[in-house]
Amino acid sequence: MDLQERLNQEGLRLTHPRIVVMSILNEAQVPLSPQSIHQRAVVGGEDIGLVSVYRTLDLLAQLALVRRVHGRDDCHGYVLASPGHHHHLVCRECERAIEFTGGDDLSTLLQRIQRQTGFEVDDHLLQLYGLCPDCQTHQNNKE
Amino acid sequence: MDLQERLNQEGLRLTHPRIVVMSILNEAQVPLSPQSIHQRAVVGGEDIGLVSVYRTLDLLAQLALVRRVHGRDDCHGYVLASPGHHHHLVCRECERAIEFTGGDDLSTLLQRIQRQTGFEVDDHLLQLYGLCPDCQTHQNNKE
DNA sequence: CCCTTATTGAAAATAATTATCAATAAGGAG
DNA sequence: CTCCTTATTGATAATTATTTTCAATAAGGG
Repeated sequence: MDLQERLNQEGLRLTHPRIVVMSILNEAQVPLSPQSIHQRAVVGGEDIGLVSVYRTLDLLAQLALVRRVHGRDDCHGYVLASPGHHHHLVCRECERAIEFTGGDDLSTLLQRIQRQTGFEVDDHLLQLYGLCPDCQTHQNNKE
Repeated sequence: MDLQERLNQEGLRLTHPRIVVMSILNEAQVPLSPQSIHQRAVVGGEDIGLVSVYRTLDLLAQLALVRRVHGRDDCHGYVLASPGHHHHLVCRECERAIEFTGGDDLSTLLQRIQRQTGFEVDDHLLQLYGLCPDCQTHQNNKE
């Protein structure tokens, strides 16, 4: 966890709430809302303020240590982001989110769209939804 | 506009607020929030309730006549959706949103991810951000 | 160990969304 | 065209989410 360095670089401090938020996200397999992060902190005996959770998430998002993930219906949650550009694949049963990289197919697609539309594309958001291997087998058991 | 038929099919009624919301979305080039839709309605002399806007959007989204679009920072707005599966390309200057289709590149990508992760992927969200042709030239003029 | 100042947390202010329910109006039946 | 049924509306209130404010705290360099 290079959080320490990343913060110091910017003249920022490694504070208790920031550590707590990071470690909660680190353990979570699932995108979490500010509220649920706060709740987990409290349950875990870490009495940090909800407001700090909001602030910390904003900060971490700016530092690209954390990323917003959109649900299909409900709105965004936050997950830890490993360095580089990633996308997320979210299980519609257990909510588990895993990262993947776009690869060549996506580059080709982007180039095609740029050519076709004349837009200068500089960012993108790609999220997949489906069933993870575990939930697939559980599903079969039910039937 | 096959709205009439679509509604009747489901035993739903073609009401004033629904017409207003549809026509506002129809004219907009930009994803609109419930609030801004309501505001445009009021400005246009159509005095519909904000609550009905929310309800109408939910309904239209279910009927797939309307789609949620996510901004990079702020959260979602709604745009009219033509039938079929589409994605949106949003200009970061003027907010204009245009549709495009994923095509083969995306299918290839999806298949690769399914193979690599074992997930059964059944839906996806893809949005591109950039500068539309108009805003590119305006940008150049400034410099 | 002290000092500076970034950061916190509590509370209040704002904004966004959802629930409630009597009043209204869509549209089929006659 | 008018009546009747019932889906739908809109005003208000309730709930939930987010942002602002500001005095008190604590990180971390000197």
